[in-house]
Amino acid sequence: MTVKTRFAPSPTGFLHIGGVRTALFSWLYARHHGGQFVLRIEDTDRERSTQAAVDVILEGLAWLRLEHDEGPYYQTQRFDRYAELADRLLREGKAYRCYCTREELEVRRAAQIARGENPRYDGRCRDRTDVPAGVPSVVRFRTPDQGITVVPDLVRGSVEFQNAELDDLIMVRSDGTPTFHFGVVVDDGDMGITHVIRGDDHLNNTPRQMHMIQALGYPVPAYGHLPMILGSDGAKLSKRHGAVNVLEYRDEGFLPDAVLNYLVRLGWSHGDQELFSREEMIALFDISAVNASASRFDGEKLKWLNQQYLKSSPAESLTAGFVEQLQRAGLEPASGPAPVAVIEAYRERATTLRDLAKSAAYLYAEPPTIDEAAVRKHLTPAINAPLARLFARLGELKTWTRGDLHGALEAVAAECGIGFGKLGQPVRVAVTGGTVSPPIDVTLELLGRDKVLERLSRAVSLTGSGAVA
RNA sequence: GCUCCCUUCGUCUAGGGGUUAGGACGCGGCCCUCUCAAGGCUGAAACACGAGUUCAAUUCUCGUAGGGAGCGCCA
Repeated sequence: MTVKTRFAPSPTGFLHIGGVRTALFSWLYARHHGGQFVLRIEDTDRERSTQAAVDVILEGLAWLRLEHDEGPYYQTQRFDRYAELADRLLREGKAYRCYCTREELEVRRAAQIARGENPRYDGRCRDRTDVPAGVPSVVRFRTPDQGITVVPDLVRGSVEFQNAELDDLIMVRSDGTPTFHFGVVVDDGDMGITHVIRGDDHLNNTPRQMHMIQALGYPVPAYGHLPMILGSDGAKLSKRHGAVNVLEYRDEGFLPDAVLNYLVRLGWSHGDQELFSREEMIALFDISAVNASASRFDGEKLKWLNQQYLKSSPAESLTAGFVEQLQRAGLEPASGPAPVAVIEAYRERATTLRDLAKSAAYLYAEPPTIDEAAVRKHLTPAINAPLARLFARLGELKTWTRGDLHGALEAVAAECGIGFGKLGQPVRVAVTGGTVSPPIDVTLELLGRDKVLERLSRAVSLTGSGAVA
């Protein structure tokens, strides 16, 4: 049997980190077993579903390269099929029409809670034979009310439910549209889904869905309910902590593989291994190794992972994202050194592409942003002479490589009787405007002769304008 | 309230009847060093609680507590 999994988001909001993790595990399971991965848009709630949300979900999955083999299917395009099967269940007596109004249901629910019962539909219309005129009806599924249902779960073993605790789910609303529960089972059956991997918020729905699947005559799929991802404060993921659109991670300069690597380690592990390439994830992923407890989202570890990927990815693969970040920062990529060279110099000093662009801004901006405190501390009259000497020496340089530059700096420091660092830091402030940059020779090489000499001469006049005789 | 699920360092996790309870992020220290990083070494840091089973429980069982989910004509 070929494995077939699916990711079935509802387009009522953006794709957040929890949804991505569900998609990732479904995708990994399919890929690991050489199976198929289906994308299905569950848009039966026409009130809340939007095309914009669909677009954002598609864009997010595409960015992460969680590519599907089938779909996207849209439930709103399958309404005829749901109606057909609902009719069949009605004819077979496996479903029935319910004429209870929302108001009546609400009153009974409140009473049940008051009595300490699990609030659920009381089956009032189960055996009703009359058809009240002019009263709208929904279609309910007749769930067995005796015995127990065992959900065999790939993540947490067998979970038992007393059928008496289960009520009769609405399959078709009074306006004729199918509900999520009905759409899910029909689609999973029609699409031949073999493994349903989803969040454990669906665990309680599973026994009732299993009954419907059996009534419909489909084979029951295997289930794997994944633990939730909580916010960093342990509360449910919300817009306040972590449940942001996954595309925001892209916009902040995170790499898709780093995001995936972070998420795959939430609830799953393979010994002590922390870094997994896509290929390794696929080869090693094993749903029986997924643990059952919820985990918290930790942005610090994501940053660390992103830096690991920044350090190890081919620089060429990072240029597009880096250039985009420069542009977002209002900088002109063509006004500075080649992106690849900047990435090589900065990749181990940045956690995101955004940080990288920010740190390298002085290479593209003219004049660079100046850290006044650094200038006061390092560009003092005492450094005037060494800077002037360096300016002269660099002006004579025939070639402009980090080796040449290092030699020039060492020579000037020696001539002035000061340590390399005593010269390096003022030079750094002079050419970058701040106190932090890659090794000074690399920094000078990157900035280029013209800008270095120009900024150095400015520093020479600045330091010479003071108390120097 | 009812049903279901979960519980190892702050966080992500490994482990599993007898271990100095391992790794990673973060945090502290040292080394390296022209700054910042990166890197190396190193330190602090955990089996929720109570019974039971057992020669022996962090590991198995049951409770308790805490957390989560579900209980919609939402998905």
